[in-house]
Amino acid sequence: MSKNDKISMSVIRRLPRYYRFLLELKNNGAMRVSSRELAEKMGSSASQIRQDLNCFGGFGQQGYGYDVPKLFDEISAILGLDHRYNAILLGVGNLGRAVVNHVAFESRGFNLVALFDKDPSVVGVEIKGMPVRNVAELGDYCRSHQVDAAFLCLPRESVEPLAEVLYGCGVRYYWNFSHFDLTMKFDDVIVENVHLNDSLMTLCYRITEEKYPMIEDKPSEEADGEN
Amino acid sequence: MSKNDKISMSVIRRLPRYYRFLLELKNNGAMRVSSRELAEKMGSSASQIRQDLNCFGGFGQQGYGYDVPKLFDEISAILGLDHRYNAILLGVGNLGRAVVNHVAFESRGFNLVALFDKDPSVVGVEIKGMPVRNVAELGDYCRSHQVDAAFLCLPRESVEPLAEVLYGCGVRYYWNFSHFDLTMKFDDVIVENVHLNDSLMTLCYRITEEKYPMIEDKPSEEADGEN
DNA sequence: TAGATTGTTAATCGATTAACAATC
DNA sequence: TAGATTGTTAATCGATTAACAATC
Repeated sequence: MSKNDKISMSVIRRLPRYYRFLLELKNNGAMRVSSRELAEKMGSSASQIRQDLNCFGGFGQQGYGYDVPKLFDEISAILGLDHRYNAILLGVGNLGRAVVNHVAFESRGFNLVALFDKDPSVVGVEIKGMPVRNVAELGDYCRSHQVDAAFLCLPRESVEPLAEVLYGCGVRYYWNFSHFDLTMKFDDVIVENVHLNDSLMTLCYRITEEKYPMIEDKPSEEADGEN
Repeated sequence: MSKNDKISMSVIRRLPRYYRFLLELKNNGAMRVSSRELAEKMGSSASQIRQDLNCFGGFGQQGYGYDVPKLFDEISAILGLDHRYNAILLGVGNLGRAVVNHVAFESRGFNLVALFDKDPSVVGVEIKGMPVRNVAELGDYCRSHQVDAAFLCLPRESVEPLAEVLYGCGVRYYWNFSHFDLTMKFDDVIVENVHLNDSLMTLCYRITEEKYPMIEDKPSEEADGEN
């Protein structure tokens, strides 16, 4: 793969994992790592690691491997974690609060600059030093501040009208926890979805598949093998 | 693909999406849908939908398409949503609370039967009608109740010792929100991971890639002086 | 230097798309 | 019946793995 080709989603989704394992190695004081060692740790293959990294550049050294702190910095830069995109969060219910308190925005490229909710009983409350604003002020806020991204922690039915406001104000990047499909409605947005229910259903499928396998036991064909 | 082959993860991860769109169609009173129509709605391809469904059986009818309520029921059955696997949740911090309150377990194949935390100030508190139990009782609880799955809403460093207790009690299915890699430690478990930080980093990468593209504009092949 | 390990090309494997005969 | 749409096979596309020359 040439360095100019578009990076595939498969590779992109592996980058945060490289980031995590390299951070751990770095914190443990490791100075070098080979693709073989890293693959072993991560449960992937050396070949894949070298292919992935070489999408972005030749970060290693023949006969030596990769310099851990250097590679960590490279991955951080590739991910763009040195940026501080301004983000607002909509919906400070249980999920929104968990996101505010649980996610490490600052080290993941984002500044969380404002919170919004429609529930009057929560408007004005401070969370992590930020007042919850009335969602009625959303448009005003976005027009008077630089807002790059929106984190949507809303019930599905609330998303569409608010997304229209956001889109109208030029917000193009979304972290979406609802099942409303923003890409179907707006064709020039970047949306990262987190679908907890889908994830849980996948677990249910995999459990069921293991506990109650649907083998239709095709008995022939198999018998005439040898060893 | 024969009905006996192992279903690929790509297909499995699309099943919850089929479930959602079919539920919506059903709720809107639609009786039939063709693969072409469904593909349009979902932003996928008719061919893929037919391929996916035919991993599990021939649910359609030539010249007609698919019966919506019937196909919905089939997908539900394939996902195993009619099961009621007993699940316990560990860690009722912000994230744990969000999961308890936000996720529709009952319609996704699970019964949430107990909550655990180590923080004495939260032990005893009721959440959704369930008392938070002391994590010290975890082993006792698991040995005296049928526990199929554990939802791990814990900080990374708390996972390993508790996972050992759970595994020792025969718990093999995990919904894991931490970055501790359970599959590296236990080789016969089924783990579904939700990595919020990874998801956010992926968004950061995609924003950065769009705003600051790294086109190296290779103007002439090897006009390259060495360095 | 000799051994190690990368960067990169080639081979394989798997997933998606296209095509079309079967059939409702 | 004729038109529509599936189920399924074949063709294409993309991703992973293997191999090895380059080189530290």
